[in-house]
Amino acid sequence: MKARTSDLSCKAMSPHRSRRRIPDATVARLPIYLQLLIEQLENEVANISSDELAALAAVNAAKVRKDLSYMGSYGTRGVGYDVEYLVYQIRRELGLDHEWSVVIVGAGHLGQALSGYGGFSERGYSIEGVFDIDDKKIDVAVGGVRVRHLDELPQVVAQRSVSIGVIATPASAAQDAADRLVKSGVTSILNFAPVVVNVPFGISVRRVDLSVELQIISYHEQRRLTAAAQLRAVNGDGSINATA
Amino acid sequence: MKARTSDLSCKAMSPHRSRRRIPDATVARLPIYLQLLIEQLENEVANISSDELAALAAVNAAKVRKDLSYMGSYGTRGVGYDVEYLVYQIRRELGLDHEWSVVIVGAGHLGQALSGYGGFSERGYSIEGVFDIDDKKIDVAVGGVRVRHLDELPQVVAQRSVSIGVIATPASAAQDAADRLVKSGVTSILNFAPVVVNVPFGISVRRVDLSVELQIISYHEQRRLTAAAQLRAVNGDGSINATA
DNA sequence: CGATGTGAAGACTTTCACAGCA
DNA sequence: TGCTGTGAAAGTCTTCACATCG
Repeated sequence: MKARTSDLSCKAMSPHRSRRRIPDATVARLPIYLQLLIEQLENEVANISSDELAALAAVNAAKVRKDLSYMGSYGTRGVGYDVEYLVYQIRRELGLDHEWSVVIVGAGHLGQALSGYGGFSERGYSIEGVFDIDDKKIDVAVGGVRVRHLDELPQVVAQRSVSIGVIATPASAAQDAADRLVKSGVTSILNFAPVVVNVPFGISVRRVDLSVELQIISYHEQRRLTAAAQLRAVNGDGSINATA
Repeated sequence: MKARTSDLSCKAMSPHRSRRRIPDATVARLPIYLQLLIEQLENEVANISSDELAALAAVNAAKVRKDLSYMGSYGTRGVGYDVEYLVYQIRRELGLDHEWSVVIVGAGHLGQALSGYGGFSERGYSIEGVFDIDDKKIDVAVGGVRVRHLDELPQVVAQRSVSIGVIATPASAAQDAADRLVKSGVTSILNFAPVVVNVPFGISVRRVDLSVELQIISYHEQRRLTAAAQLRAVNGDGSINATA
């Protein structure tokens, strides 16, 4: 926010990535903008305003502009943003301008869903292996990938320079999966198991718990219901405001 | 924050839920505390301090205390929190003290993974149906639930008073799924499809995009790599600090 | 004129630090 | 004494509003 002196020189043709630290909240939105922009490209839309993009993403237009400005972005006043260039910039910022090798631990339903998930390969993630300890699951082809025994993990990680691992095991196996991933050399982990896994300093873990998401929803749903009930109880007037 | 006068009366036996609005950030953490606390109960741990819970959840202890205090919580100074009571309180706050009926639209890999996901039934979510439009998938039993045709959705939603719907379809089918859910009477939607779905005012949607999570990870991974590269380039000293 | 880029204000969240109670 | 509960400070994120520029 203060280091704004050498902007001009950077804009022209910066071979550097990540010129400044982008806020987490923005990083979490960039993939959404990216996806929407790619859809626009497919519809042959060449230019887009912050208002339009904001409407598509269901956010505030000022937020879009600020988010894009963190990348040292390149809109044209009075016109908007060049969709293709924006796509290029966001991809670069997110590191999607080269392929990422990914391994998945756990060949259950979730592991299968993930390995067959189109969104991954589309965005430059290449699934180099699906692993399990259950012999019944080994060698079965899952989403185009043969399931291997977990013992083969280190070998694959080293050979294909995998840096991202996905944990799709039951909770009970997650810590072991994490340990093995770390020992094999993976440095980032996406954890779908409903536990907190411990990793050494320097390894980053992101957790997505499907049931947590449902619980957040039911909290809001419950509030909605009690608000409605209160409205009925109090009486028909507007003294309590039942909004989303 | 100011309405703290009638606390005592409430604490004893409050039949009221949600005495005050809980910040979103806190709501997102309560399910995690809940899960950890349940694990503690299973290990026969009856009491826990904010420090201990914070360590388990990998967050700051003050945050834990503040989060719990929003529920008008009930710790004992010098001692800590009663685990069982905390579990009771969080469940109640999240609306997990009664069962929620849920329907899943989309019987692909993800729909199957979700319908078989143990975490749901454990936490009081009852999956009342899995729906698809693909005739090949209809009538197949998936995670203990028979897959039905999407046309049967309104009937099931009405009959089982379903208020939460999960979209596990491909992107192209998601808007239709959302429309049908809304028309059937569902008021909250958890959307796993990688699109923004439009819904009428008053319906709440929460989106979880698996590939967005990967993209956030690769952003951080990429920063890590370039930071390391810069370190090497500059030279071996500590002028640039490469942390996680 | 119309849309970007951005200071500044405001809202929300986290963290500190300590009073207060068991 | 030890740990909770919480004002207040610090930090982060969102939104406003408008100067600025194509």
